[in-house]
Amino acid sequence: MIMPVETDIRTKIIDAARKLVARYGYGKTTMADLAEACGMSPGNLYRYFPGKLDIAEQLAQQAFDEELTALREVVRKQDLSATEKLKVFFCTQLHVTHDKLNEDSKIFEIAEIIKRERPELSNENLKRLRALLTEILASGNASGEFNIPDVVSAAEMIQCATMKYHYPQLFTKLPLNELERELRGVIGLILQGISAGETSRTNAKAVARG
Amino acid sequence: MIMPVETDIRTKIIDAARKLVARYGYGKTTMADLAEACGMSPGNLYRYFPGKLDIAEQLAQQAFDEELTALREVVRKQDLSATEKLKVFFCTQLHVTHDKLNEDSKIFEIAEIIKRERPELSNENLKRLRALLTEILASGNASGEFNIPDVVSAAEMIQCATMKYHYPQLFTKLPLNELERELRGVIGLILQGISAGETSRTNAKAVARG
DNA sequence: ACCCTGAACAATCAATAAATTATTTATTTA
DNA sequence: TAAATAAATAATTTATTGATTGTTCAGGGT
Repeated sequence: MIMPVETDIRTKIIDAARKLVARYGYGKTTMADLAEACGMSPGNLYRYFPGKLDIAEQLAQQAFDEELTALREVVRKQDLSATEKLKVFFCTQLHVTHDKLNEDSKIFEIAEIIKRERPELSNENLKRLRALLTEILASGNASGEFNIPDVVSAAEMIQCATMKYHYPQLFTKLPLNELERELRGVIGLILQGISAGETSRTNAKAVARG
Repeated sequence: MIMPVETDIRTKIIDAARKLVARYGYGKTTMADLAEACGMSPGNLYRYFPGKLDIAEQLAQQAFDEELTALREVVRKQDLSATEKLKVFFCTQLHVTHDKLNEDSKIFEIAEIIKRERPELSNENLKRLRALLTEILASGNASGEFNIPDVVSAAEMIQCATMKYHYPQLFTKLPLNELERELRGVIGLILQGISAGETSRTNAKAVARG
């Protein structure tokens, strides 16, 4: 079977799929619908993608890439301290996710399916986010803001601690501002620690003020 | 309608329900089954409970009370520092939950239903756990281990950060030891903070060692 | 009066049949 | 021969039906 890695027909299919999915949802868009939108027969789609799930995977990956790009911008910002970067990083993530949930909630149907059917991909993406997080931590070490012996492990733990704000299924009930309040609190907690001492006392006061 | 708050018939029903649910699951035990096990007619159950869901609620509450008792013991332990209490508190919680998941996974069917149908109860129980957590933090403040301006808000945030280890649906895929590794890391992170400074640097090293 | 039963009702669930849809293959077209 | 189609197949989904179950209630026994 011939399966070109990248071709304008493939992107045409993906673009059509995005529109259809946005309107009707993944479950309701059939391969026949998609083929018709592309001006071809259903069977011909299989010359460009192994199956429907692989089309969904492309859509999910593109959506995630957008998120990743937004977060990379935060990490690269020159005029932010590492502390500020960390806050902005997670708040951006929350907002991007939340916006996508409202604007086209259909993409989450896909996200859930991919998380279930292609878990490796989700884990891969989590790893990429963690890499950005690690960058922030390392830059904080370099600037003297942080003193983290193992930034890789620290990044993993921060990701665990903020997992609640990364999976929409977990927070659908709470309003965005409440979520953000919690998230800021958690980040604050991480930034300050709770152990007694000169530095953490200072940060603790800052967090207590809001 | 007569509805005695507490009577041995009620407890007899609950006990029978626990056995039936443990064996067949909540969905598969019918009110008829339960009535037969109690030597009465199905209709008569409604003299003691408003409905099936209220029986489930009792079972859930009893299971939760057991967890709460175990955790209260941790909090009351005299020979533990607040730092140690905090670690033991969450590890105990994880283990109790995980054990219950293996030993009679049927109780989680009930937990999920109650979380969906009676969310107030779940929130009430979260609040009770948080109260214990607040006790630990306050005792740490008193002993000089911690320096937390607002223990109530800190407890809320710690609860948020460890939410991943409280909902079995989220961690069913990971093995217990991996979960515990993550949880210990998160607690360590919270205990140390990542900001530079004398105290947090010390704790950071401790965490890095394991 | 109180406690309970058993039949009746309405809602829910499970099984099955029907229809739809993803995928494959044989065939056609250019 | 490359590229597409259209028909065939296999898998999934959706509707429909029948059975089960939660709940109520009019009465019967104590």
